[in-house]
Amino acid sequence: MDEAAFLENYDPAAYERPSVAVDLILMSVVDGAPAVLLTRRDQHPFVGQRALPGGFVGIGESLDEAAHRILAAKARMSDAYIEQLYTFGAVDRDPRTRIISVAYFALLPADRFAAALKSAPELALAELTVPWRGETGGPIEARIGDGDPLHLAFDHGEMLSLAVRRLRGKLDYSGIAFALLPERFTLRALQDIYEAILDTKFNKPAFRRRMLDRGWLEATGERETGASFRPAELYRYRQAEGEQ
Amino acid sequence: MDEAAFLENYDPAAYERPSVAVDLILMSVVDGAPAVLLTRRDQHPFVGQRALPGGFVGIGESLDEAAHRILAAKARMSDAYIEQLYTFGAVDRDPRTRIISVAYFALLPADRFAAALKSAPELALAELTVPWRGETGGPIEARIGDGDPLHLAFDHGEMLSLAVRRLRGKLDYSGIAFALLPERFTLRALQDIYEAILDTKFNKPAFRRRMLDRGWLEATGERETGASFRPAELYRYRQAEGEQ
DNA sequence: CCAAAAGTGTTAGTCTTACACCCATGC
DNA sequence: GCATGGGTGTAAGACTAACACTTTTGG
Repeated sequence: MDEAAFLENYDPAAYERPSVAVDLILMSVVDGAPAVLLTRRDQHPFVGQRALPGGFVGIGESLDEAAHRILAAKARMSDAYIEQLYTFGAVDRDPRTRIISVAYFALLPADRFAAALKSAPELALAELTVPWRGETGGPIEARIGDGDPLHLAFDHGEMLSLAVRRLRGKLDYSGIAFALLPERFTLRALQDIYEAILDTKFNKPAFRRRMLDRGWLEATGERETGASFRPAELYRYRQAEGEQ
Repeated sequence: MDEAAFLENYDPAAYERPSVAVDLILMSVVDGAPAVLLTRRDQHPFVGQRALPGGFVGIGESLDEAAHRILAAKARMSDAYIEQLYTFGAVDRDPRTRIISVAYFALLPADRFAAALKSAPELALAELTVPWRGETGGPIEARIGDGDPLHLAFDHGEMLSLAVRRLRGKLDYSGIAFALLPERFTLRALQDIYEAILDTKFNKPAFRRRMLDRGWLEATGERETGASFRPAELYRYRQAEGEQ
């Protein structure tokens, strides 16, 4: 019996089906370091361990809709930059039953990150450190405050590592960095984002020119306030048309 | 009721679950053009239209295992470079029932592509053309022989476009191109792959040097045979350690 | 010896980086 | 006016591309 025929004659009720979930990697850059929001598990399995917020996909909603719903429910926020990351489908990734999980990552500016943390007390902020410099680094470490590196529930550590890798990879050619900044920002703030995520230092004039030459930035004419030195110009991200 | 509690108390049997499928984009470069293998649908919906080979994910197999099983069943081959692409989860993407599909792409050298085509007569080879040059191009066109552009079943056209974009994006920084070549190959063959996929021409000496400077290539000492001119050196891909 | 494609050396151009300096603001 | 970080000009360096040329094979 060939596969096409099999597919056609497939009776959905006749076979056991996996559950499908969505897990969110809520990321930001806080105080010069990449950070992620985690929940704590209060049930078996993995009781007490930290985990990514997540939930099941309803039969009547798309994956993207599920991700947005969970974002609203968990972090009390609508509209964030959100992007599908990868689908994790190992048979034993959840000890209870077969659950396939589609990981999404969401990027937030630090102020909205802080607001989410306030309105959702079950969430905790973990700082990320990337031990091995260079693109192809191994697993990253997440810690809350000055604590030890966390061991996340399920395969969530893997999800987190992949999210950081993807963020690093896309940072320089996509407009992804601007999702981590407020609507108006200084070039120094943009550079801080780059330096925090890639864990390198950039030359200021070179960075400045590289960014301006891309044509993605629009000067607002406004200036930063409250500094005891020369106030920096505020820029706005002008969405490039061919943005993926 | 909060989401964590919801997740814990979730009874898998209590809710309707979607089916999960895997679809394969089997790609190669044939006669200087990117190509893909397609099946023809012989049942509703989309009868007679071309579609990507695919199948359902069994309850006891991982997504990757399902992809390899389908690869073996459809294209009669084991071991190919295979990589998860994206998961498509629109509610109405399949008119019959809710099916979430995880798209994988597999890359094959032209000779094994031809072999698959012979041993699996239900497959057809479609050449791909990318109308809009430049990374962020729109939908790509697939055609069989000299025919009109095909309209693929379901959202398979979208999958195909995404696969081509990913292939283009990863070509130059990952070892992905070598999956499209036999184990030993000439630098000219490698350049042909690049030119076919990116739809550009490269300067021969510059390309040559750029590739050799990466350290991914290992000269075998052997030479091409059968040419009526100076035979080219055969190289082998030396897997970089930090390859993702 | 000729045609054809492999392979190499050198030069020119472009893009990125580094450094030095000037500018504007609060105290 | 001084400290501090924003912003600009110029020179040096690295990387990439283009061209001309040499080499090696079969006929």
